[in-house]
Amino acid sequence: MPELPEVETIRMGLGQLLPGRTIKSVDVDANSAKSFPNASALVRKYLVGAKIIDIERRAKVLIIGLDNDYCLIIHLKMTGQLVFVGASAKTGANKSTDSAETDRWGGGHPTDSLIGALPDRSTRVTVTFTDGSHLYFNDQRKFGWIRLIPKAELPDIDFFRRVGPEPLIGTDFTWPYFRAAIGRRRNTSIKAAILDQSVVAGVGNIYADESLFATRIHPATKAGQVSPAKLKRLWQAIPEVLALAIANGGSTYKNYIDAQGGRGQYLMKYGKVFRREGQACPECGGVIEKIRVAGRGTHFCPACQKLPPAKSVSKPKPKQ
DNA sequence: CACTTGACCTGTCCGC
DNA sequence: TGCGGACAGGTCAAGT
Repeated sequence: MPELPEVETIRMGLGQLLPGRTIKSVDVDANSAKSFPNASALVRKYLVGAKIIDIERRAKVLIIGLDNDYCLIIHLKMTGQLVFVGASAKTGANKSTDSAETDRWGGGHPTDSLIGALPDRSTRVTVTFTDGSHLYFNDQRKFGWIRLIPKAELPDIDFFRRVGPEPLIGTDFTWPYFRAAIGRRRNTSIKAAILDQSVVAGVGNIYADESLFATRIHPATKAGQVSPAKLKRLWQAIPEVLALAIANGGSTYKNYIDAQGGRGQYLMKYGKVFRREGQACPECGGVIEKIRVAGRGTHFCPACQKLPPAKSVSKPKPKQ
C-alpha cells in the first residue's frame, strides 16, 4: 500500500540508481498486458536506446524522465513494487529470515530484502539496461500501471488534472485552502475527505488513520463538524506525519519495499493505531478499535478520538 | 455538484 | 484437509 512516503522513498532510491542508464529492452509478462498498455509498440519506438535522466514524484505517481522528451509514469496502487537489481547482484541472497510478525511491522534491518530471486510470479514488467542491470515492476494484484507519454502531456493526464496540492512541496497546501477544501466536503467523514486525492495529494489509509489519531479526531466525524482548531491541527499534522514517515523509509505492512528491497520502519517505530486493533492505546491505555469508515478499515482509539456531541437531542443518533 | 458503492485483481486468512 | 467467502485498499466509473 504505497502512499506518499513510500513512493517518495522509492523515488529517492531510484534517483541514486537509474539516471545515466540506457534501456536495452523492456519485457511485459504475457498475462500482465494491462500493467503497461500498448507496450510492444511503445517500447520499440521510444524506450529501446533511451537514457534515464531523472526520477520525479507527483502524489503517489512516479515519473521517470527520459532523454527523448518522453517519460514513464508509474502508479503502484496497492501491491506494486519497483526493485532495482545491479548487473552482478544476486537477488534473494539476503532474504530475511525474520518471523512473519516482524516482517509485518517492518522489523529487521532496513536493507534486509523481503524478496527472493527476480523475476518472480508477480513480475509484470522487466526493464533491462545496457549494463546488465534490471528494474523489476512487481505487482501481485495487477492494479498498478506503467504508461509512456510525452513529457509535455503530463499535465493533461486525468490523474494529474484532478489531484490536489502536494502537502510537502511548494506553497499550495495552505490553511485557507485546506479549510475551504474540507468545507466543500462537510457532509462526508473527515477520513473520506483527507483520503480524497483532490483535497490533498498522497494520503492513504495508513497516514489518514495516524494523522487523525495525532489530532484526536474520530475518523467518522463529519468533516463539517470538526472544530476549526482541530482542523487546523490536522492541517499541520498531515505534513508532519508524512515527513516523519519519509525520514523512516515509509511503512512496511505487507507488500511495500523500497527500490532495493528494503523495508520501511515508520509503522513499527511511530505507528500508534494502524492495524493495532485490540492493542493498548499508547496515549491512554484504552483499547484500539477497528471500524469501517469511507469503505476502509479504520483504526482509532475510542477514548482519545470521540465523536462530537449530536446537534439535537430530538434527532436520532447516526447509525454506527 | 457532493457523496457512495462497486469494479478492478490476487493472495491470505478464517470458519466450517 | 479443502472450500467458500471476506478482506486487503488506490482510483475510477457509475450509481443515488
